[in-house]
Amino acid sequence: MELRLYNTLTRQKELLTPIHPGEVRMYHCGPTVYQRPHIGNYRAFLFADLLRRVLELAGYQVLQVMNLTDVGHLVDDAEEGDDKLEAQARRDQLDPWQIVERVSAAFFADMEALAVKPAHVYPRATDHIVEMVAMVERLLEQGHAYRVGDNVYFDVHSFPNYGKLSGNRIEELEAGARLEINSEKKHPADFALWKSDAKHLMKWDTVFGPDGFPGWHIECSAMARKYLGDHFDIHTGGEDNVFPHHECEIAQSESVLEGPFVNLWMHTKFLQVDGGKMGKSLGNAYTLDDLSKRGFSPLDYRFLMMRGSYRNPLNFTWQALQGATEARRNLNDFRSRLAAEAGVTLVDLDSLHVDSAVNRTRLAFQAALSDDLNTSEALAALFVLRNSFIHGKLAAAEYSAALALLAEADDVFGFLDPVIAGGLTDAAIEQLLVARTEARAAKDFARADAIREELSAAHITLEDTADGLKWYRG
RNA sequence: GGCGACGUGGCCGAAUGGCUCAGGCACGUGAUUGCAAAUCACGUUAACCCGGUUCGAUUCCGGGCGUCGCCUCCA
Repeated sequence: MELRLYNTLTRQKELLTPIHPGEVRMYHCGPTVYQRPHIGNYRAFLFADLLRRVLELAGYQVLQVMNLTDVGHLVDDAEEGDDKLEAQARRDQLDPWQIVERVSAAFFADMEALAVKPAHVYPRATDHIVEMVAMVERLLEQGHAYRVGDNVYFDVHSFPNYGKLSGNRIEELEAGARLEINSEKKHPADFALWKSDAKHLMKWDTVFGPDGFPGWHIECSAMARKYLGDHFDIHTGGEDNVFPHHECEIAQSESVLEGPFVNLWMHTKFLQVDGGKMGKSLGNAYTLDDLSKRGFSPLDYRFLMMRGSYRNPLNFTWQALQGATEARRNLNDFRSRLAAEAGVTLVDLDSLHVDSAVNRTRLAFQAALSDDLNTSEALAALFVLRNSFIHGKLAAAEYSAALALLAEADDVFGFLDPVIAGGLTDAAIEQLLVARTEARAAKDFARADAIREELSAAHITLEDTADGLKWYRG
């Protein structure tokens, strides 16, 4: 299974050829842990999870790193020295470190609820000050950076390729509407590697002075290098990261390394809400709790995210989420109905007859994912299989294989409900069904419904079909 | 001012220079029913606007309008 992935750097789909055969190493820009991430943030993290799962499906061994930014990024102008973490700390009258712990815990709980496979490392910026300082020192030695007092800046003119990721040109950045006035920088486009401010709460005593903290971009360069090596395969983030964050990472890292840094850059488009932007001030920066208040599970949201392309904006509406919920339920039911009839045969999907319906679905599924993670089309393939089952066009002999394929698909999508083990025995169920039939015959519908509720609570679904009563687990 | 993206039926959305625009949801009619739920059958609805290229454009090019991202931390 070969993968073709869209590279922001080259603006085209490229065949993935890992640096180390059989192994893919990747880095994802994670959350800034000053506030619980909203569903828009999770779009990017769900993408990272999807990518990892597809890579694993394709047989690669994956090393996945997602950072937690737990040190302040400046909110206003550099002079204010105010960062999001510290501002939040002031609002909550908490220590910034406490905020970090609280939000990180919420983040990991959300990720688990979303069925995200944990990355192999979640490094925190504040645990890697030493690595960052070393990198900044090296840039100074190389002449890529310069000091002004206790601050250190990267000299963008020292890196000829500055702008290659975003398409920005240094001259245009300078001519931009948002001029930096009164800066100590040599050039407005130069960016901070290390800053100092005695008023900062999170600060470190280093060779650059007693009150320093890292610049906005150096943390990812330093941590990626530590855990993934100098040159690795994939780096992802939201579209907002392209510039300046990833552009600056490239400048720093390729300067220090004097060689390549990342082969493939991938970026997710933003989630929109009701056709417009999402924002706290707009009141539509929903969290998973907001969804659950309306009766939706995190997996419903996960499913919704898989229905569109990560490279296109996705419009979140409650109606769309409702639609995703119903669709997900139908796929769950499909699995249950197959399970009720398939028996327990184990199927090796690799040995299916090439022309079998399940094998054709599998090929379509994999081909879609291989083409820059076309989840929409991959999902459609599963529904086509479901349709042929419903229309009686899927041979009973293929039920076990179909079930196995659904399991494989769910290894990638991860949105099906966990399979319930145990519960009522068949005999107990049959007994309840007899009681329900009697109640119905006696027009005691309240009792009949009560029995159905009881079965439903035990994850048994009933169908009064023309052929009689059917039931299945799920 | 500069860089980039998007605009498909009631909703969410793929693919695509012509062959039915996938799939899902919703909706309508019917079957089965307890004028319930679930299930099943059948069915309806499109491409922001204006030019251009082309035998032919939703798909390519240009312009307009709208939306989104970046140039300030941000998925």
